[in-house]
Amino acid sequence: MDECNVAMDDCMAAMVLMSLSCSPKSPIFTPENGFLPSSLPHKFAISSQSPIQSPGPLVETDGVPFFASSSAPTWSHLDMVRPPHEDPEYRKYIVEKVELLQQSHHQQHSPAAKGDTQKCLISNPINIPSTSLTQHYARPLNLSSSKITANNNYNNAKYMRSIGNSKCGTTLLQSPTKLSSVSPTRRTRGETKKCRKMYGMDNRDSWCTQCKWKKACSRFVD
DNA sequence: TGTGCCGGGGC
DNA sequence: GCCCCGGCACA
Ligand SMILES: [Zn+2]
Repeated sequence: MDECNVAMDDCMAAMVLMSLSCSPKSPIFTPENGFLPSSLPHKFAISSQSPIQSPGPLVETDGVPFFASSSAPTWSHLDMVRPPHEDPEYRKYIVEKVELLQQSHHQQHSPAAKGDTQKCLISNPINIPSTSLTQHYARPLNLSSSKITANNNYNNAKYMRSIGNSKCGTTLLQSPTKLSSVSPTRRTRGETKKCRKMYGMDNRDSWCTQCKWKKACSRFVD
């Protein structure tokens, strides 16, 4: 039953992550409360809220694109930044949340509660948004309770994808009903327009570096 | 069918 | 590291 508990813990962690993997639209990510790094100029927030309608080269004031700071040979590394989720505060918050959940989980050790959890797990196939999964495989969270390391996730990526849809790192909860066919290792398409759509193929220069490289957009984060 | 991006490869 | 692109999944 220890294995089961471990799996459950992983699931709990995943569920917490899921619940926390809210988009920047979520209140906790408003620029006002400072979740966005203060180094992020207002331009960023503004541009993401009121998308630049006019195509054409992205004109930056004083010739500095988006992330104003000292000079750099290329802005690529700045484009790599994934602001909100990288925040140490955010990570701390997640860890605390998970620990809290685990405590409460261990407290309710009554069979009834357990049954409920199981029922929930089975009847409600854990639908971890692939975004959160991939985001966290890209960012090692190192939760004390989670045995899923970033490396494991990365190495399992191909295997997981080949299998298709084994959620929560365990296949214990196989259900006759078909699980979501969304690949767990690939992020789902967000609804936010990315540079490509925003500026068009014509203005590829205006895209963020990541988009230019066909990587996950760093300017319009989901 | 267009978009987003992973994975892989060249430099 | 930077840069490009094949090819896949998804909307
Ligand atoms: Zn972009």
